[in-house]
Amino acid sequence: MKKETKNKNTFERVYEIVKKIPVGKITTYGQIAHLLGNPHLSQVVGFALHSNPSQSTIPCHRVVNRFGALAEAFVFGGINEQRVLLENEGIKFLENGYVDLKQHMWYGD
DNA sequence: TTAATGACCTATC
DNA sequence: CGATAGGCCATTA
Repeated sequence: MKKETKNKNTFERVYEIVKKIPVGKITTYGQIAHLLGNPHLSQVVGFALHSNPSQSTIPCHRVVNRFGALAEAFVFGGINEQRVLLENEGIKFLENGYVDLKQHMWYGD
C-alpha cells in the first residue's frame, strides 16, 4: 500500500528551487535549506545534488557552499570546468577562486 | 533489513 | 572568541 503519491519530498523541493535559479546568479546550500523551512536541511540539499537524478536539468554548478567556493568533489571534469560554466553565465570569480556572493547571491524569489 | 554516511549549516559550551 | 556536536533527508553498502 503506497502512501500519498503527491507527497513532495524535500528532495524534489530542492530541485524546484535550484531549477528556479536565474541565469547569472548562484545560491548556497544553506539558503536553499532555509527556503525549505529547516536550515539543517543543507545536508539534504547537497545530497540531492549529489544524487543528481536530473543532472541535465539541475544546474548544480550554480549551487555553492556558504563560503562561495565550489565543491571540488562534485565537479564533473575538474573545478576549472565549473568556473568556465559560471563565467559563461556571467558570474565573476575572485582571485582566491571563490564566487562573489555579494554580486550573484540569489535569495529565493 | 539495518546501519552508516554524505557536495552542509547552525547552535551551543 | 574558538572549537565541538548535533541535525535533518535520502542514498548506498
